[in-house]
Amino acid sequence: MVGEGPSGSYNVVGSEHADRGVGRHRSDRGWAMAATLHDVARLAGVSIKTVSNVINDYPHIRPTTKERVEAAIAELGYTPNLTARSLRSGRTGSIALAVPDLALAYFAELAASVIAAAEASGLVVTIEQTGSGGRQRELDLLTSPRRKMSDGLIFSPLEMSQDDVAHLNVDYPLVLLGERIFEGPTDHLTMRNVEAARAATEYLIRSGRRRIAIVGAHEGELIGSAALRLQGYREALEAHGIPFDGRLIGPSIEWHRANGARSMREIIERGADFDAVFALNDTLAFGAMRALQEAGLRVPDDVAVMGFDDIDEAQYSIPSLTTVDPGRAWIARTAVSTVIERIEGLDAPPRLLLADFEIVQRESAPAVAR
Amino acid sequence: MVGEGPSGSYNVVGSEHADRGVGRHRSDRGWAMAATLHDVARLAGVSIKTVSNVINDYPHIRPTTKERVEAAIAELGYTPNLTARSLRSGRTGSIALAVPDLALAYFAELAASVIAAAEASGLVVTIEQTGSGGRQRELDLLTSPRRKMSDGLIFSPLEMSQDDVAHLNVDYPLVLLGERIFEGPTDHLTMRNVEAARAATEYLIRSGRRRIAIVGAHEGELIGSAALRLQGYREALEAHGIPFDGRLIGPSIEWHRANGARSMREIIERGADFDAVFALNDTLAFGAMRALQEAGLRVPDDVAVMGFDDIDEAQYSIPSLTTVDPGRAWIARTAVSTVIERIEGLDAPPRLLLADFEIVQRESAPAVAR
DNA sequence: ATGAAAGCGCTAACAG
DNA sequence: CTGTTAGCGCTTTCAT
Repeated sequence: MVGEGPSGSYNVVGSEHADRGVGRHRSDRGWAMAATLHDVARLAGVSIKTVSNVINDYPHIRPTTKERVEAAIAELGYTPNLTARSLRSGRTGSIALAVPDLALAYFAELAASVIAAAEASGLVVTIEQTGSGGRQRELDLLTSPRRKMSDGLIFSPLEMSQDDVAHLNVDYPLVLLGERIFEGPTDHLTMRNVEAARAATEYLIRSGRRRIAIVGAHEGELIGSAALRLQGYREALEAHGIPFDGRLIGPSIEWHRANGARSMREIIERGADFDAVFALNDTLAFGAMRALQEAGLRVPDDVAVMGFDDIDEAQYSIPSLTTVDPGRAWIARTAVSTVIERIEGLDAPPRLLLADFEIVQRESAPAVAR
Repeated sequence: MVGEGPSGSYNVVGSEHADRGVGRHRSDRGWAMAATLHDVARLAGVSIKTVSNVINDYPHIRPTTKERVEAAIAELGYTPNLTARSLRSGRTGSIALAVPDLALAYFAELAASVIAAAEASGLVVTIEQTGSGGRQRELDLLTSPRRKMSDGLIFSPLEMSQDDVAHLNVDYPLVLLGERIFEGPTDHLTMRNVEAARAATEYLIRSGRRRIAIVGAHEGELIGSAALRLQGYREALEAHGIPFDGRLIGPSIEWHRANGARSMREIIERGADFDAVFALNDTLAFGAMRALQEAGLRVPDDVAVMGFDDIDEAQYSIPSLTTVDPGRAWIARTAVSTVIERIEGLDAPPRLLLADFEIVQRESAPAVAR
């Protein structure tokens, strides 16, 4: 482990490059310390400022000097210390994304898009999962010292409520996603939940279904995706003169596949009569389809199924899933550009930005009546 | 938009808290600058070191002093500047995870587990997607200045090959995942691809299938998951005296659902005779099941289907998917603890760590013969 | 038990 | 065109 290198100096941990003496120094622990601006300047025989100029493409540098510096950089394998640059500049070059759980397809796909969009702007993304930590976990996240390690936060809460609006008064750029809180002090991106759910329900009605079950309802809740989508559902029923029937409502706090299956089974076992299911998200819909199959009900012949989210999987399930595309890709792109605007100092009142939605017609719910 | 809050004060992005004079200073841009150790020290009437001592739970502090400092901290809403701490300590408190694409369920679930494990150790995770950037993109990632922004990297390459082993000689803690490169200079976590694929194939054979198609093969490739799993498949055939038949092999470089469906259709259209499919990952398997259904073939009655990965979805697909659990959860936990060991200076030869696998029996391939 | 001061690597203001 | 220097906010000897 400790041995003689080519030039007689120490070599520790795994094989390392030769230590050129004039070049890099080393730490007391294993890793060779990275070269600094200083090292480069010394090797190139110029001042540290000149090196900095070369690195930052400062225009007026004598070509020969520039070459010498670049040679030194290459020789030492110098890369700038971004931590130091951050401390100096006040920018970290990273943004944080806080979501409930990356194992949920919706958030994984959102994260993938956010990371891609951020990278196009030269930013990296650190991801935090609030998981099952509940409201307190979400509040803590907003004030964690970690916030200082990124320039801004894109936050999709699942537990906070309108009462927590004051907690959004933070001193860093914050973009809020979702439908837990409105009229807050920050930019807010959300989808048209009520309108989209209403359109989805009307789509089912127009295709000839009248007894439409719901999977994934949050009973007694007034805010959040579940409540808003349920409201859209009720509006559609009302507009078409179809009475609301509580026996068709399958509650489920969590929105995993298992919950969709369980919620669907409850409705079936209850003996309710229905010819369609509106699952409040795609994952629930897959679970519901599973339960329908187990009960010997065919999709879409006996029961049409409508989802919400248009996750990747919806096009490949069997049958493929008719669902609502709530504009996730647009939300990801816009969240990044919005938080960047704030990072760059945009001083404007908080904005509410609404994504467009679209019904994506597939096999689980054909547009035409049976 | 800009309006009166409940207490009659403005709610504007960029609005600032009262400036207490003795307290925090402010920047020239909108945001109020955070309080520093210095501010706290001044307000508490102590030195900066004392404040630092309080924050870091240094044992010997007079209780009254401690109280005064804590009061000042609370008053100013002070939180330590982690960037400065990083520069000083050489640790960022974050690790990076590089995967091909978070929208792929396997990597999303891996990332979720890695983030959870890292958090348990007080670390945050920044995620980079190498996407379709190819080999060069992966090489660049290893030397990017961004590496300095995290203490270590967990890297799952998809394009690099054994020839690139020298590129893994980096001067920061690196843990390699996957099966593209072996015998490298870093710790390496991987799954037992050959053994697991062999076991999966034998499972199908024991259940009475003899004509087993493959979906997702990488033709002519010698390394990587595809090649290793195909090798396991061939070993199993050989062990049971079943001849290898190239007409049963469906190639597909990418492993999305669409590729699985396309690859499966090709095998079907080729007129090949088969009674089982071993898809080289679960996502391919779902696509393949879709194509089978379109072709009027029933799973598992006509064709048994075996996947690989045991992603969450495998338990809820219709039919649910018999697959190989390659130990992803263990890999995530172990990757984090391994990179932490290296960050903390562990000086040991590179280790190769192998996860255990398990065949998870579900509906798409029952254990008993028809 | 607390204070003074150096310095992590970088950028930028100011000189020359 | 290039060099000098003062911090960014923190931790950490070394004094006291």
